[in-house]
Amino acid sequence: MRADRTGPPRGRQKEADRNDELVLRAAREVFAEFGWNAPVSEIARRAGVGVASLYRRYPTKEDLAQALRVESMNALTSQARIALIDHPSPMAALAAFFRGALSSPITGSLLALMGGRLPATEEIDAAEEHLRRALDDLVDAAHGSGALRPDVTPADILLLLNHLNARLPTSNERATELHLRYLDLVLTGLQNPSKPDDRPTTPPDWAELRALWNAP
Amino acid sequence: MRADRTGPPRGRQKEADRNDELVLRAAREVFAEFGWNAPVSEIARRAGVGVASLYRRYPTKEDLAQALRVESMNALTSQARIALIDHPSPMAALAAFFRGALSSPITGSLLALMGGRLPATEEIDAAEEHLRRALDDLVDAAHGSGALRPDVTPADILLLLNHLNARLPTSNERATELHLRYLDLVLTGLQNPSKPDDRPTTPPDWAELRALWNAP
Amino acid sequence: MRADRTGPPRGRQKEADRNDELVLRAAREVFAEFGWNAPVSEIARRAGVGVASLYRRYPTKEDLAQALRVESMNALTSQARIALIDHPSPMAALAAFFRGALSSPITGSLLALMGGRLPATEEIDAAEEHLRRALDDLVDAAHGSGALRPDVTPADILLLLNHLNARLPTSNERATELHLRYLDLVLTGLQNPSKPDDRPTTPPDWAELRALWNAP
Amino acid sequence: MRADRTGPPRGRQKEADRNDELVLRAAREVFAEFGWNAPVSEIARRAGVGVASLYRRYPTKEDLAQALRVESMNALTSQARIALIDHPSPMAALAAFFRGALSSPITGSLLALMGGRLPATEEIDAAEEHLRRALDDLVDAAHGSGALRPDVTPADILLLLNHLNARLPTSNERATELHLRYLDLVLTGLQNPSKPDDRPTTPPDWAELRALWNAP
DNA sequence: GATGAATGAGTCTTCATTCAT
DNA sequence: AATGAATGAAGACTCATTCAT
Repeated sequence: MRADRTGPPRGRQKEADRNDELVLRAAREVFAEFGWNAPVSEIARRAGVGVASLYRRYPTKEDLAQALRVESMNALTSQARIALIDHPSPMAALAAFFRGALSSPITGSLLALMGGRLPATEEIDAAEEHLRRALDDLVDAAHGSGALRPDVTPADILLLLNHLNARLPTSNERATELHLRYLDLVLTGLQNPSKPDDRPTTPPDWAELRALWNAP
Repeated sequence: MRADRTGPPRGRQKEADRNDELVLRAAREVFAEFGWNAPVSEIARRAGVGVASLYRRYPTKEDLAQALRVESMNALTSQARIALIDHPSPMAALAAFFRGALSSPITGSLLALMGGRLPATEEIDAAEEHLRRALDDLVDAAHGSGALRPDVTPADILLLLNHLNARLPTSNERATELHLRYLDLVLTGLQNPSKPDDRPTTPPDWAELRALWNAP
Repeated sequence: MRADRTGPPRGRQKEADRNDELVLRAAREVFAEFGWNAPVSEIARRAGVGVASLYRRYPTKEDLAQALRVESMNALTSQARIALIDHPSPMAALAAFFRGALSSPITGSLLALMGGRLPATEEIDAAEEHLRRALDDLVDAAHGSGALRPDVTPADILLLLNHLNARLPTSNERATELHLRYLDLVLTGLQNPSKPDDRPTTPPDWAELRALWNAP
Repeated sequence: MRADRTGPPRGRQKEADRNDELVLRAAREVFAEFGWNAPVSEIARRAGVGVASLYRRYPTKEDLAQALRVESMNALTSQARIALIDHPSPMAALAAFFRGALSSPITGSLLALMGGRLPATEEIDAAEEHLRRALDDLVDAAHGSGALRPDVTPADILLLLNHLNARLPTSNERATELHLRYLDLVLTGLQNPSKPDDRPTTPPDWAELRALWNAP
């Protein structure tokens, strides 16, 4: 039974926190490289811990991946909120949100984990709810300003992010640069003059997105 | 020792071709479902042949994957050539090329195989050379018509295709619809009015693309 | 597609059958030594096959154990039937059944597998049904002859067999001798003069036995 | 350096004794459930202590198991002595000894530990010596009274106990009831009329029993 | 003296590849 | 030429034991 503490964790606890940090960072790296088939032993190796330490914290490989997913979703939520606050123009906020998401190693690895078809846990559901609200606000504001195409939905934003963030075989600075290059193409449009036309299909809504990303 | 033939394949040869066809189709399916870790035995099962027959034709799993890659690249090449012939406007040809590539199951699975980081073989090099030329022609024509942003390179086209084609957790008709939706977004531009600005990074060239997609 | 054959299996098939035999024998040995924690690799080693060959035939360790269980139960069934046929006196048949069961390496290992608490499969259910009927017949006959204590049930027979067969740390010829020694004690009675008295508890029936030996 | 004490343990020492008690009880439970593969961490958890505390007291898992063995043997010894004192008839004493041994959770778990094939330590040897003498006395008395079959040895008693105590997949009150049921069958004899006949094998002696239960 | 996080060896299972028929 | 059984290497996960606090 540990006495409550008011100060920051110290000693053993501090080391455990540090290790957790290292494990998550390593997991991101290795999942980014190997996809879902990332060997757990490799993650442990890069984190500088034994496999068993990793398994004590995350009882299964899936638990580890879900933790990354939650962390990514929470980071996206924060970035969406911050972008809306920092930028007077909602469209600029949207652009900043994309740029931030593609540049951050935390949010950037979201895609790799989708491939695993992990089931939605309670924690995931909660994180998703928050993310959903933040993107709703962001997109609503952009629509309100009249700068965003009327048919774009908040779910579009996540799928576009997914696509822009498509895993390149290598993930280094150049990969991020390229991601940003295509973000720019998307934002600006490939053609010089653009005119709105019929969308080829109905936009996805949150329900479809959930069904798409979560195993039954 | 097989005698040269002038007519179409018949009898055993015809059956062998048919089997090869089945194997490639099955391989595409299974790679799409399982990614690089697709079990070879599952491919053989779906093709309705024994594993050993598959291994006779493709000595390693990598050889099989490379065959798919070559097939995909050749299909892309054809589609680029045909698009250029079919459409008077080069920009329309480019759009048609994208649409075709995203809609075809053969070219659509190109991405999944990139994750394996396969080395460039001679056959790959040859196929790539042809694809490169076709895309050069396509992009040159588009530039010539003044409809394409001046800084877009042929390599951009492939990378954009890669991104647009990013694997969604499920691959069904709806996935293709979504892919086309974002193609449209890319082609039209997310914002209504667009003005050219500085690109955030220099465009990739063929050499970089090769280095990116091929293992050393 | 293999053509139907009327003769005995030959060649590859014969070898596969032989291997299956070897695997089951080895599994019996190793389960007897290590209990449920018998390493699968050790079973494969003793059978002289690779682990994967074993796993091809029995997809999980549990499947292998269940196969042993079924084999044991079927052997017991045969032994009960044969004993009843071979011996004019039902009580002699019962004694012969016990002796045979304790002496045979196949039926002798039934106990070790119970410790694993394996679930009842359809195959197990069927085998159990047959065994149950055979023991019902055996015990009914013994009761009919008046030689068996009236309160003894067929389920008692299996539980007594279980106890008589209790795993000794070593399993060799001497172990079997000892098992038979205590069988004799059980059959004859520990005391010279015996008089029936109240049973300390109600006898088990088949339902209880099933609940006892099968996981829910 | 602990000072000698004459009074009962108090304070810290009392608490340590209490913890030791809890650990042994938990160990019994967990060994009964999991057999030799009982996780040490689970034992510690049920005892409400940290693993390291357990390891301070018992340096290896084997040491812990041996402690249980010694405790069981000592309990058996006491029960044999007490039975002989409490019952005027030696045969009644023997029956009472069996009943007590099968009913007590301490002696009842002896068997589970045999499966581990633990080596004989000095402590084990000493405990065994005492147990042996007690059983010799018990059996000698029974033989003296003429009520026990002449060929029954003290080693038989332990082996019979082992068999009667064979682990059923579940260990609850009903399991004990069944154990006692078969004890009764053994004591009374399965057949109504009994006549002595030739034993099928020579009886075991202490040396054989030791060789059987102890690893080399 | 007590705690629980950390570790590496060991176990079950899968899969690319080979070989005898 | 085609088949499918056999194999060993590799990956997820567990657990006895140690160590720093």
